[in-house]
Amino acid sequence: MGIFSKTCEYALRAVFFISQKTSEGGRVSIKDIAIGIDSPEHFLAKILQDLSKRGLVQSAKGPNGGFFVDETTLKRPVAEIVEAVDGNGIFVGCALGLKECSEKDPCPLHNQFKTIRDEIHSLLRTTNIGNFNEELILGINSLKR
Amino acid sequence: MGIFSKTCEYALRAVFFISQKTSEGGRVSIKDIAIGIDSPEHFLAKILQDLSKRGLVQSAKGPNGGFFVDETTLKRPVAEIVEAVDGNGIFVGCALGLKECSEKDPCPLHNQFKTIRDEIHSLLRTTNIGNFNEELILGINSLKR
DNA sequence: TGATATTAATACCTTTTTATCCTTTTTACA
DNA sequence: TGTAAAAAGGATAAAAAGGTATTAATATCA
Repeated sequence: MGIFSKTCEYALRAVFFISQKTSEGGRVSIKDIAIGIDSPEHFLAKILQDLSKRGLVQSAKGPNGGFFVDETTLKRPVAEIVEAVDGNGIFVGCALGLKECSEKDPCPLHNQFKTIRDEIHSLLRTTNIGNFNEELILGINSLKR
Repeated sequence: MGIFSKTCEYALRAVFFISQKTSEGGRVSIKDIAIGIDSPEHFLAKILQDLSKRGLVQSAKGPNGGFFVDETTLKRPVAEIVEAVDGNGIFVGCALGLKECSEKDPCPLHNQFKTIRDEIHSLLRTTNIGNFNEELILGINSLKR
């Protein structure tokens, strides 16, 4: 496994895709998202259902429905998606899984990983969901394959 | 989940523990390791069995048997344990799970995560298994709780 | 030398988590 | 008001984590 769970990978790609397609209005269906990011459709449905409950994407049922992101959502940090799906285990906590690992009582890798965790966290806090729309539209960035 | 899988967390703690206890000679039993790092004993047995096959720890059966590390193993980089257990997904590959993500055809997070991956990799390549023996003996570092 | 106790290795089973698929409900519109 | 489009919800499958029991190896001692 990579840095994030598979679920989280799909979630991030899906949200970037939805953001790109709907930031100027409109909706996009699960089917189109699944095609656009090359993910299993029904699994993606479950993920989006959850993100929708948390307000990290918006949705509308029925014909002409679909997923979209509103103004506010565009500005939310990517870290919130990661946290919603994978929890905050990647930002805080011990690399060796110790409950009480800290400056005072550190595991052998504490200091080194503290730095790295902080970098990941600040990276994901300072980039927001709508950040990549332009690059995606221009084809500079990819979400598929 | 944190950076590593649970299996990998146990593996790292176990190897550090064995290293600390046996770098000057002697053996340590699964039971004592399990107690020393607070892990499920039989699950740990399976992990160590695998590491032993790969030569990342040494083992001896029978009375006075147990696990230990030899001179050569002490100098092997921690990255090898991570790679043996979790694979290299944390060092290479795409944060969003894309197969063909690269400089040429990058995902939105490619550049940012390339840096972070490289840091993790070089950190784990430059620290070796025996690196923490002193700190562990002195009680500066912890492997339990 | 043979019996025994000690220890890791192997095989198999249960539980939990993660990933995937199938069914139901909602809703716009003809 | 019937129908098709779409998301929401529920059931299932696969993988990871953890537990139980058995087997194999070996040092030691009678």
